[in-house]
Amino acid sequence: MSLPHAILTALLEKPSSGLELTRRFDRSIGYFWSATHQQIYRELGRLERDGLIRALPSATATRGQKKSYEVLPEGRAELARWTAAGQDPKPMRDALLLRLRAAAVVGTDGIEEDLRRHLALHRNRLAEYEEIECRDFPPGSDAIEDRLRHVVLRAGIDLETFWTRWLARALDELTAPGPNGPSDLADEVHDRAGEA
Amino acid sequence: MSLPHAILTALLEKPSSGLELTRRFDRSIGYFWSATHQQIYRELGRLERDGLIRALPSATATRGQKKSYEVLPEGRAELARWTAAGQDPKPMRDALLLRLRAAAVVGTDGIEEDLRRHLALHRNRLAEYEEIECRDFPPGSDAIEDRLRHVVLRAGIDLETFWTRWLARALDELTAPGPNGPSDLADEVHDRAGEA
DNA sequence: TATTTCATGTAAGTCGTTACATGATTGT
DNA sequence: ACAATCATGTAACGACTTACATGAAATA
Repeated sequence: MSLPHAILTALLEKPSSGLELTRRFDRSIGYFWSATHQQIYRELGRLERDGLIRALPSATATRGQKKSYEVLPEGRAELARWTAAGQDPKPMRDALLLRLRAAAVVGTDGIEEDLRRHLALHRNRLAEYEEIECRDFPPGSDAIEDRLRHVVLRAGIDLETFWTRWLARALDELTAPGPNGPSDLADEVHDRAGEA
Repeated sequence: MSLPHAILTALLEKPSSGLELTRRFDRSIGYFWSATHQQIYRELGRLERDGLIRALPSATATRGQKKSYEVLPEGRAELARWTAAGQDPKPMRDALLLRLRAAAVVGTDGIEEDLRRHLALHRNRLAEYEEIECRDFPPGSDAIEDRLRHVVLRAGIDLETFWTRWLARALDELTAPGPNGPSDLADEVHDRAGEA
C-alpha cells in the first residue's frame, strides 16, 4: 500500500494533475517508486473518493480537461500515520540474479551481452544521479528536510555504484577462463542432468 | 514471468515437492526471488499442464499426499531460452526511501526507530550470507558453475553491506542537530504547506 | 481418540501491466 | 479541416497477498 502515499507526498510537494504526476514519477519519485499513468489515475480516483484529496475548484469536470488535485487535512494525517508506522522490508526480487543462477544449470549463452547492457544502463543512471547531487545539494546545506532528501539520493548513488562494480566483477567471472575453458558449460551441465 | 523459471531452476537442481520447494525458496532461492506456497502450487500446476514438468511416478494422486516433480526436456529448453533472452531491469521500489521522502514533508516521527530495526535486520542477513560464503565457497574453487553461484551470493553480500552503511549514514543525518535542532520539523513543514 | 504437524490446495481481493478509447487543444 | 499532442480515462488479464479449507500421518 505505498502508491497512494507516494502520490500524497508528491501532491504535498506540489498540487498537480494526473499527467503532471506521471511525469514527476518518471523523474524524481519514480527513481524509488515507479508507477504508470493508469495506476496514478485509478489511485487519484480512490483518494478523492475517500476524502484524502480533492480536485482544485478551477478544474472542470469533463473528460480531456486538465484536473489538478490538492491534499486535504485527512490526507496529510494519513500520510503522517503511514510514515510513522514501522514496516518490514520486502524481500528483494531480481531477475538478473535469478538468470545467473539458472545459467549455472542450463548454460551461459546470451548472458554476457546482457550483463554489458545492464552495466551501461547503471553507469548512465549513476552519472545522472551524480549530476543531480552536484546541482541540488551543494556542500553545506543543513536543513533537515534537505539532509533527508540528500540521503535518499545518496541511496540511489550508492546502489548504482554497487551495481556497476558488481556487474564488472560478474563479467570478469564469466569471461575468465576456467579449468576447462569458458565455453564448455552447457554440455557439461547436460551430462550432469538429474543429479542431486 | 520469472517465477516459473525460478521453479524450473530449483527443480533442475533437485526434484522436489511443493512444500520442499517452498522451504528452499525460504532459504537460498528466495534471497533474490521470494514466493509463497500458494504461488508455487499454482505454478506447479501450470507447468505440469503445459508439459514442462511431470510428477514423479511414485507420487500418488490424492490430496494431502506428497507429490514430487521433475523437469522434462521441454522445461529445460524453456529455461535455457528464457535465460539466454535479454531483459530490461525493472525499476526499483523501496518503501523505506519513499517514507524518508514523505518524512521530509510530514515529519520524522517514528523513522529513527524503524531505521535502527532495518539496520539490525540487514546486519543479521549480512552475517548469514558471509557464513554461507565461508562454508560453501572456500578460496580456490574455479569451475564456472561455482563461480556463477559465488558471484550471485556476492551480490547479496555487497547489497547488504550497502544497506548497513547507508542506514548508518541515514541515522547520522537524522539525529545530527540541524540549525534549528532536530525536532522542529513537523511544525516547520506545517507552516510551509502548500508552497511550490 | 484428539491434537498437532505435514502437505496440498481454493477463493477473494488488490496491485500491476498492456492495450485501447475518448475528448480537448494546438499548429498547419 | 486535419493531424498531432495533451489529457483523462476503461477493460482485461495476470501476478501477488491473505485467509481459509481439506486430507494424511505422527504422537500423546
